[in-house]
Amino acid sequence: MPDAHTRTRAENRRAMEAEIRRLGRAHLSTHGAAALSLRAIARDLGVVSSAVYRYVPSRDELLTLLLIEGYTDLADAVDAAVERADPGAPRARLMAAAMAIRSWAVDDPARWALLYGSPVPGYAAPADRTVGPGTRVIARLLRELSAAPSSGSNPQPDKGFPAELAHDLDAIRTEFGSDLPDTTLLAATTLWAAVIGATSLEVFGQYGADTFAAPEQLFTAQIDAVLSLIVG
Amino acid sequence: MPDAHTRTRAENRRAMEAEIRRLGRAHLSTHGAAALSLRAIARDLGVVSSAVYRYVPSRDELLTLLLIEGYTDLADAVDAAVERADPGAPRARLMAAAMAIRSWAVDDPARWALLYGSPVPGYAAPADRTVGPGTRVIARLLRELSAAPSSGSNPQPDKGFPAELAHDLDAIRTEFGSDLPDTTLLAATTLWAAVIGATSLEVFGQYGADTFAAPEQLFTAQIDAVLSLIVG
DNA sequence: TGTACATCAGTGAACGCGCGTTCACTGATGTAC
DNA sequence: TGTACATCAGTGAACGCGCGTTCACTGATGTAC
Repeated sequence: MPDAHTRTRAENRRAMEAEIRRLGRAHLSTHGAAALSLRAIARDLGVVSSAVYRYVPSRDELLTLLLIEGYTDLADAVDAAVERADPGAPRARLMAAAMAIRSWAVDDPARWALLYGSPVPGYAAPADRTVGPGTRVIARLLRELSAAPSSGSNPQPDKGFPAELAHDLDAIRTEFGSDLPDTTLLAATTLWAAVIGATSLEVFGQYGADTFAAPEQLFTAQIDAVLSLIVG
Repeated sequence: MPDAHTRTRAENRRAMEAEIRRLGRAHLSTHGAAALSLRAIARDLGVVSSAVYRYVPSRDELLTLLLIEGYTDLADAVDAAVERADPGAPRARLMAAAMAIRSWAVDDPARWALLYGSPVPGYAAPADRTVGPGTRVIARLLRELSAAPSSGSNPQPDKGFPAELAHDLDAIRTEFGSDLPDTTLLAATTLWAAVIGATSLEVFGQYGADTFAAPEQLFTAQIDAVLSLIVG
């Protein structure tokens, strides 16, 4: 990396912005989102606190940047994992997606907390910029499910969901351009809930220090059980 | 409530301790755990900040108190709901437990966040005092499952879990004094993950403002799907 | 290629705010005789 | 029933720390002619 004297202004700006994001991620890990502080980042940057405002308009804006970056990185990881899996094996593809989610979270618990943990008090994510990146993973799951030829080797009898729920499921089909039947769509949201729950329980330390020696095996077995509801 | 002049010292102390906890819960709701502040509580109490130290030794200790109280309240709510359900209908009892968890979380999102959300940065719960209350709910689920005569109308073929996972499941059986077979025990942890995940997704606002008009119906249908893995 | 001007990065001081915790203290409540 | 002493609740000041954000400023980098 050339030092400041040999870099052009534009290069320097890009480098600074990247460094601020990197430090932001690091502070997330060590102190949590609520304690993310522009002053601390300035300190690590070796720069006076007001200088950071040349690059980032406010603390909340930095949080938004990190949030979007997190959703994007996670979705990229999931996409890559799914694309490595056998195109003809929908169940394996879904499992690959679930495992990619867990791995990403285990590798960076603080960012997982930012995405799927408790909301940051006093901060509201701007929906117009976060919803897109934030729904990429679930959209991918739904697409993989649509590609699955048979919907469930253990097909539930269609229970006739209550009207409001059926209506909500319609709304989802519209939002994601999906045509999955109610039962499968419901099972997809169940898979989603199980993945989020299993991951958060592990990553947020709810499994006591040494309850599970093999959390990845536990996760895989759990998701496998849920998948048996959906896909052959 | 008699005012300070007619209360004895012991009565006053009990009233103050209760009020501090009540205000602590209120601050959790409005500002989140990371921002829980003894000074703010003192202000609401109408008392100088140092006075709070007559009742609570430190901020972290108050957090611990609230954590234990939260686990206890949640477990009490679950116990009450289960006991209202038909003793002969294990599936209905498990569903009652799940719905009690969700209701409790929806009624008090901040306490749910304290229990099952992102860890509070810089705070580590003292295991010796929190593990007991913190495992009451899952212990209850396991007991209800043990009472179930049949283990699964959709019994999974016993997959022969990998050795480490089987070992972990053994450890759980020991910890909770349970004798459920591997497959059922695994399904119980899956149920647990799904309940935590579905509840957190709803309570932490991951379902966009108006994605689901009937979140309770969604939850019920999801849990019902998972229960079909376990109990007839 | 050189000069004049505009843009930009970073400084340092300041505003006003919040926090946890300690300490010596006053005055009221409770207890032992 | 009354007095002497111990306990306790609450005060107010202080220590040392952190934060976000604004502002006028200097000096270096880039651009137009």
